[in-house]
Amino acid sequence: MTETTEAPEPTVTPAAADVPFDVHAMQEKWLAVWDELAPFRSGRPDDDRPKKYILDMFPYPSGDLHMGHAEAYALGDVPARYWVQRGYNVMHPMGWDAFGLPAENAAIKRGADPKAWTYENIAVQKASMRRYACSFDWDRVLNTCDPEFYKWNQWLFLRMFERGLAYRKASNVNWCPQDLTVLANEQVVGGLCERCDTPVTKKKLTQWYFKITDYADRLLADMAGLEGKWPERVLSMQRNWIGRSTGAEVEFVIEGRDEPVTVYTTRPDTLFGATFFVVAADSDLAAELVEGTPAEAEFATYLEAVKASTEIERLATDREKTGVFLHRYAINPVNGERLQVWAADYVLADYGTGAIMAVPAHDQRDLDFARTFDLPVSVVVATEAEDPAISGTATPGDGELVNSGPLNGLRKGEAIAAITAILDDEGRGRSAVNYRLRDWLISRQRYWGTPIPIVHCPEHGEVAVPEDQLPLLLPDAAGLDLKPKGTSPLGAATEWVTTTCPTCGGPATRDTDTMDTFVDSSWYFLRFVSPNRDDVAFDAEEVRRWLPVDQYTGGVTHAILHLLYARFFTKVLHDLGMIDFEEPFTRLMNQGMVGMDGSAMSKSRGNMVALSGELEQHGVDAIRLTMVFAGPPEDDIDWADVSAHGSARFLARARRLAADVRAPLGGDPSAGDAALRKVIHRTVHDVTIAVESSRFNVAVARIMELVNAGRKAIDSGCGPENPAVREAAEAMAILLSLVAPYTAEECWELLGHQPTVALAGWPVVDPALLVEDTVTCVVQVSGKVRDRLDVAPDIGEDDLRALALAAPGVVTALAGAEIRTVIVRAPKLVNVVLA
RNA sequence: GCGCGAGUGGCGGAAUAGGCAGACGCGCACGGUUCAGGUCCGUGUGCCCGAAAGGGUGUGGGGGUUCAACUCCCCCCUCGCGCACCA
Repeated sequence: MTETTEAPEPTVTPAAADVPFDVHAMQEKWLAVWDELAPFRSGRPDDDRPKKYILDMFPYPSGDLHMGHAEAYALGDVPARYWVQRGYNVMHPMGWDAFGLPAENAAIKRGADPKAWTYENIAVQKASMRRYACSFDWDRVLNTCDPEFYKWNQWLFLRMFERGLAYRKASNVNWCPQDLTVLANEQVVGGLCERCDTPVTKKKLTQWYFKITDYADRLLADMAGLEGKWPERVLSMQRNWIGRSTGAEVEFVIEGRDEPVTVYTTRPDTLFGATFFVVAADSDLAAELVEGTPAEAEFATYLEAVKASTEIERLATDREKTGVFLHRYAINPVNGERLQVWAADYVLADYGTGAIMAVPAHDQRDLDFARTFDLPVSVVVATEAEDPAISGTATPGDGELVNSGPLNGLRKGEAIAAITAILDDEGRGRSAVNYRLRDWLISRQRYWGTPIPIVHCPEHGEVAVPEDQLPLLLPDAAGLDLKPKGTSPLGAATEWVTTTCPTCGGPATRDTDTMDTFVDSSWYFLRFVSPNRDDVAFDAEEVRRWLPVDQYTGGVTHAILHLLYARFFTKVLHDLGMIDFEEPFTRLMNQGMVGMDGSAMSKSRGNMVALSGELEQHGVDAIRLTMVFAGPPEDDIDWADVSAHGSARFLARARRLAADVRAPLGGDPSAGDAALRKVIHRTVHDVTIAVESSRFNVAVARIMELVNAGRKAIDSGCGPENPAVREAAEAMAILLSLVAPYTAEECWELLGHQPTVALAGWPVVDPALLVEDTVTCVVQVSGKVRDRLDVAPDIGEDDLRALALAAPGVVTALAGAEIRTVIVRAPKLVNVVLA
């Protein structure tokens, strides 16, 4: 960092305040200075200041920055700049989440090269961020589409492949029949394809997965440590998504089948009430069981219909139950009853074991099914409610077990323990845990992503690409048809696909899928510590220095997927011995969204507010200030409700305050006006607390009060020559630098200082100035304020009681009434309670 | 249906620990200043009664705890978000 050697002239330059103000000229002036000083380069290895890793979620380069970015980066900048002022070694890096669909769509629509399109947008966004005065360390930048980055996606994939954490399997995946492509869960919105609104169906495909389910328990358990540091709703959403449930596995013998079939249930206590048995229609088991039965034809028709049914239809809650009797029977292990085996689509193939015991009396879905197909209902838990067979309402609650052999008389909890023990003894069941979380499907049949570093050999199957051949580069897009056809465009790059087996040297083909872009963002925060290393994914020593991230800021849209995946990767890397922590983000803040006139901004609604226009009209600082002051950072902002003009007006006031100071630079502030000094130190104290507790809007309000106090002091108080006025303006400039860096810098210069105010250092609070000489004591009579007293802060209870009872307002209000008791909370409150 | 979060002036929002509700700002009203620079300054602004003094009332609704509740407890209503046939 450049230390300025030129001695500053200790003169104020009021002349600057006399030329017409041009916000854009001012911005240009300081941009050049900051480029030279590079104030936000994070400390080098020998820097022993305490560290802070402040991270903003990186953007997708789909065009220039918009209002949402402006909010996110204004908010992210506040803690980053604050900790710099506090003397911390702050790392605040930026990069681009640069792989993904929009680049391909641009290519398909306009014939652009995805790579060129992406890098052009990155350049545009980078220039805008610079102008927006983001305090990023421009020496730490990464693009996920750089081979230098995605090489390590491939390397990490291979580590996971070795451990069995990356694997291929065939399963039913979301399929868009219009776009002919697989969709990730997050691309299915309300059962429709996110891009073309076509109803999504299922298709059986062989795809790559990461075994995140192995980490389900740890992902759940470690959330305890995030309590209070992450937003509650994010934790709740993740818990929901992981969806842990406890129960038991029970083995059912199927007549005519050698192996028993295991079911999972959370209610083993109701086992005696099982009256039929259901397998998922689209499961292998259903196909196997129906074979050779009279139901074959009916089942085939049904399965056809199930597969064609859309996600939308499946999601309908009031849907009629459907299914086919398979003409097979299961034996209830506890009472030997023969249960009809049905195939139905209300049982999911990929949850539990894909088969259930149906207890219609105590499960609504089973009851609906039983009533549709006229199957028996047997009550085994006694409740007050009407018989479910008659009422049509199942009774899932607690009660006393009946008709349940050894369980009779027990309550639900006792019965679950008892039956689980019995089954365990007999080897026909055991307690079990299940998760709603599924393994992470990472295959994409897309061009613009990280190629999966696997070779398919007819002899040796899936073979890892040797490490020394990484990165496995994407082939050139030229000549490839990127339009979705259901298979990856890479398949058409014949030369690229054709290769030899690393094991035997025989002819083989490359895997043509690319990775989900969430793989990139699952570990990018580690790459920032050493973005230019080409021999390791990240420098272990540097990771020890910087990680975990102290403050992570981003949209709540990533509450589940990105954050869960990043947590998963962190645990995998921990288990690989590459890092020594298990949670990547110590604190998380979800900023709100910026809308207009009551709804989200969107092109189709025609209510887009162009960031560039706002910046042109009001200047960068006014927009940043508006974003920060609008409300709590987590809340949405309606641009129609806030006033960038008002922000600009405040900034002009702030600047004018600095310009009006007439006390010389370097004077002794302790000689200044005492009342104003108290306001200054109280303000710095309050702003400190507000910033550290992320109440940035309140911090701004306090700064405004300081400006008001300074103004009053100049116009009608101690006057502009008073040293306290200078102290106020200097403190204001530093506090303001977190939110309005240009104006702060301008004020700092007007006050005779050298740039940059960003490194001026946080003002030191004098605790003596926080102590008030007098405190306003509120005197209530029966809870109503009747008078106020100015009292010493250390006044005694008895003295205060006497003063209060003598106060005119109190005497009037009492009017001779009888006093029951007097509550005294010295020095702030007295409450005289009447009888 | 289940889970999470939130309801405060015309508007955005304040209120460390249960102790003056409405900080700060927007808007609005009235008055002033100005060689208009992104004008600036002053006063007022929850609602109702009143010329004023003053009084009443007031943080979604209802109950409770307390000398005292925006704040804590119970019930209800409304809105937002998430999950949703997960056995």
